[in-house]
Amino acid sequence: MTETRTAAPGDAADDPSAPPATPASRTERAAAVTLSDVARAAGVSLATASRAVNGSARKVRPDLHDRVLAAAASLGYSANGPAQAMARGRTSVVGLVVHDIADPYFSTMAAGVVRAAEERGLVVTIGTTGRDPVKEAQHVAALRGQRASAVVVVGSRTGEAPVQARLAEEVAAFEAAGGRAVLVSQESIPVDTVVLQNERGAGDLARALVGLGHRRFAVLAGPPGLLTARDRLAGFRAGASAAGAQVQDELVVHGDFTRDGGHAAMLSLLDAGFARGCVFAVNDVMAVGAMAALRERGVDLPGAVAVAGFDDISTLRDVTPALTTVRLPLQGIGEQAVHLLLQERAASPRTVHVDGEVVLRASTPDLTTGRPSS
Amino acid sequence: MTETRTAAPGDAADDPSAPPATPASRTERAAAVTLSDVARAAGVSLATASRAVNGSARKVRPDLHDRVLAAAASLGYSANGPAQAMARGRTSVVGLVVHDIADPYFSTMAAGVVRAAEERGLVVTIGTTGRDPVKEAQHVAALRGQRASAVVVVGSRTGEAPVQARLAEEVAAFEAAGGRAVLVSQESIPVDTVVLQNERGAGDLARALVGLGHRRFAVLAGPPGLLTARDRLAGFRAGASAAGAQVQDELVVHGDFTRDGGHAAMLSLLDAGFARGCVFAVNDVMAVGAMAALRERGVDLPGAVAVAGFDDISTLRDVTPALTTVRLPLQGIGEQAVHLLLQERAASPRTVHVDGEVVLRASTPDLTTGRPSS
DNA sequence: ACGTGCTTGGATAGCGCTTTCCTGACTGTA
DNA sequence: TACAGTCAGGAAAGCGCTATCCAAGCACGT
Repeated sequence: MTETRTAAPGDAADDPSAPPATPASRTERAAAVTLSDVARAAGVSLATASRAVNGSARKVRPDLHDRVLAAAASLGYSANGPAQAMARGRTSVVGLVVHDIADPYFSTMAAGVVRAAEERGLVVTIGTTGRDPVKEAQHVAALRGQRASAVVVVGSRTGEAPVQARLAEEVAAFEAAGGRAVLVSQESIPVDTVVLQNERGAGDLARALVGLGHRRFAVLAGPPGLLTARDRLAGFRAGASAAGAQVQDELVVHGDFTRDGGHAAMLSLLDAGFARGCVFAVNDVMAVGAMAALRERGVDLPGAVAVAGFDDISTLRDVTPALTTVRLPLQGIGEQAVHLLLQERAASPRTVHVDGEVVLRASTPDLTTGRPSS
Repeated sequence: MTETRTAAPGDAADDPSAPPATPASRTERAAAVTLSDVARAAGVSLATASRAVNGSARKVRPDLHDRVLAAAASLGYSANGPAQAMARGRTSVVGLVVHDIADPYFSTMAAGVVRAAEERGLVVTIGTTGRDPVKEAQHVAALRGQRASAVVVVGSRTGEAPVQARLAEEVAAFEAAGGRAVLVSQESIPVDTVVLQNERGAGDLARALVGLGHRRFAVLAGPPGLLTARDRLAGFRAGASAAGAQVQDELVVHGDFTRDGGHAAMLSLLDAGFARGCVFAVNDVMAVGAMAALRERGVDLPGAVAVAGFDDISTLRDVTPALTTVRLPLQGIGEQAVHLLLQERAASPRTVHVDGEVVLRASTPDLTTGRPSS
């Protein structure tokens, strides 16, 4: 990256009819227009101006109402958010806490949250944990300080009791302060939750794969501590054995929940002598990493080794062979979370269950017919 | 999605007459502890408490300092953000405005912004426009109301003058109110900017492709209004002709800046009789859509038709054949934007130029040797 | 003619914090 | 001992807004 300065073009993109907020020069700071200014200009009291500019239960006579709005417009008034928040005792901020916003799993959910929130005039802030579960609690605490009206935590579910307890505490404090909290995929804390049916989805997938004639399964299982990964592994195991197949322990290898994690895990599986069968990676990005590893090693894909993932990340739908996976309505999950947020808190925590849907594609051929599935 | 309620122990959820029978915990709102509470508990004045809890130029005697901190901790004090913002006249919020947070181009940049911001204790809010350039200005206006300390707009660059002017106005108003603004890829507004060298990158790509022996080029050019797309097209054209090749007008087809847009554009190109040559899609997601279309039509890829993209989206690095593209350091761009934000406003706007780097992969074979490149 | 209700504008008390400004206690020096 | 010169704590003035309370105006009904 090279740094340069461009001279400010004598650019006067000014529209005289628009808010005359243009400053005298680049260095001066304009004193912001306050509601008092508007009230004075409109010749009404501060109270009336407030009632006119922002809604209120109280009515304002139409002519005054118009006068205030006109004054506000001509002065370029824009309400001071923090002041309103303070007077009202709450903001219109919803905090979103995720591991990594660059990860499509989270960014797709975030898109759902943002969409639903913007529709309702809410602002969403985003906090990332970099997969450090301790930071989740910290973010919730910070959001409490910000007097956010709501928070959605897309969960780590580490299973580490103290960490979990800390989060539970912060969430409780957040709600005690009058905020609403929703967790995604985090069943162990008594608060409104969107539960992803990871176990069931993985089970369905296993059964479907057995149905296609696959019998020998390996699993790229993600980090041992991550409950999401654990559930998917457990579900897959259960589904497989219910259908009469088994997942041998030595064919379960752990690795990061990332593309590179899947790549490395697949490599170690190959090094251990795995050469034929079906590999279930507990999420799509790992599956893609695994496919890359297979390709590098010249393994026939999907002939010798079939691959399946989980999530159905949309940017990954065009890999070849097309990836069999379990579709999760990620954007819808984000929207669901906001809907939950919007509802009054119930006496006991609500839970919304979200099912995954098995999508069979070419990466897992139908061995009963010999042709690729779907 | 199925909605269910988890039964609370001794559930009375469906008894309409039941008063809020839940014990203290879930229904009551705890009065937040304020700094006054802390001051009283520590036996100091409000002023001293403030100075101790949050930094200040003024010093506080060590023993008092500790006493205040201890009191704050034991009461579970957490500063009221809006109140601080109001007293200080400024929040620590940086607003990020993008088209679509689910798009990896934007989410990767967002990750950079968030990372850099969190490092410095800043909160980032995200606003999306859904590719409607008018909403950019609206978001900036809203952020001014929120008294955000900074805003970064990852630009549409529609080239529509009135829309542009409106954004310029809002940005000026934002800065006049004391905020800092940075635009990404938006050269026409006099404000600090991170400029992506789209034209140059596309030119370099074209030259490299000609170097590989490609001569017949088609371009999937994105929406006609989008300057980013236009620049890439123009750069590619210029680069090609500088290297002695041409891009014929009838082989330039426009389409959405998305996977499906690329897919549709490629299809129409094929329908128009294009069957051999090299296709440049102005971004990676379009390129992937194009590859899907080629595959569907049974075109030999990359034998008959080679494909190149732009951006080097990381989740797309594992498509087959591997996609030739121009790498943009997206996360770094986000970080750059924050660095720019952190600096004092200069007398004239700063510009940081970011270069793309051509990455040749298997989707554009080396025709001079017959082997795939890279 | 006189309440009685209703409506609607205005004055004003905070919301929780930062930040002057003031004051008393201390230092060091003559 | 006296006196400027520091230093740190405390009182209090807002920051811009909302919301509560009051009062004035009006339309009725008796």
